[in-house]
Amino acid sequence: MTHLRGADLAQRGVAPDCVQTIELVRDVLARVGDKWTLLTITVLASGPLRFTALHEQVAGISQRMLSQTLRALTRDGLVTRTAYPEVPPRVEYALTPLGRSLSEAVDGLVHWVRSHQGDIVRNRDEFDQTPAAKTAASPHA
Amino acid sequence: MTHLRGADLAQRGVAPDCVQTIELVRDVLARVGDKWTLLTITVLASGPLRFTALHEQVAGISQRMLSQTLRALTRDGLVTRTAYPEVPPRVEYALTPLGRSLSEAVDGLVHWVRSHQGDIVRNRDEFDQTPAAKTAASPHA
DNA sequence: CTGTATCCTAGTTGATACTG
DNA sequence: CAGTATCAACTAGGATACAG
Repeated sequence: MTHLRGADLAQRGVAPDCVQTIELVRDVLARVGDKWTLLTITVLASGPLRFTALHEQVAGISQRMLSQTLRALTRDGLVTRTAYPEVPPRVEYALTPLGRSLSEAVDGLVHWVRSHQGDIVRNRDEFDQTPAAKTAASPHA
Repeated sequence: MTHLRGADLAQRGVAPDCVQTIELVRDVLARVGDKWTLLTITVLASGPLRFTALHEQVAGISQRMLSQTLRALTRDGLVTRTAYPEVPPRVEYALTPLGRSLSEAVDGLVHWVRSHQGDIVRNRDEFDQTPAAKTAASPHA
């Protein structure tokens, strides 16, 4: 994430507490909205999985990104990582209660998107097929 | 967004309809989670504003990014752009009903973050202050 | 098996300057 | 005022090779 640090907001005179919250909100939102997190969480929602299984089920992810995504989720306490001291190694990832809770909160947004995806697609098409017309202006008097 | 196009999922044999939905969900999530959209929507939630006003109220955003963010939101039908044919030009941006609706859906997530931010911060601290211990392994038998 | 290290490219952002 | 154009960082992501 390239996201601005609190300093940017702070220097505008915003209260520190509020800054921290805004920052964290965006941080979480950004993580959920990033390229792989949502898919990973969704896949994990059906049950614990080991690294390789995740690598297969999260379509198209690279080892690098999977590892990175899982570490971020683990760090936030959304996912547990359990390594069994065997050889070859076995590591299982699972959603924590907090992770499941987030997953449910995200579901709200997912449902919103589902129920409004028609509108969005329509709006985009309309917008894209208006090359000349540009944005109309209607003087309100 | 660098996000993968449907092809990546499709080539794994996922149903086209589902792919499109997943893609759009992540697309919307990514937009909401990006560096500026959430702030912009939040600011617009209190009422219509013109370009310069937004530029001032969305702390730290550049003209380029503001313009870009607003166009994306307008394209999706989340924001209206009204240009008054005056000189100097005046352009007002406002949330559409769809935009407000999204804003409310996002609020759910925002509240989740607010009520769990303590946990998250705690988890991060704990994770970061465990340099040696690494992830513990508990053989279950 | 489960990662990490390295390299490389493509996309994203910010600063700056300029236009209608 | 409300943007767009251009350029220079910067970053994220994939591929590959390697390690524990």
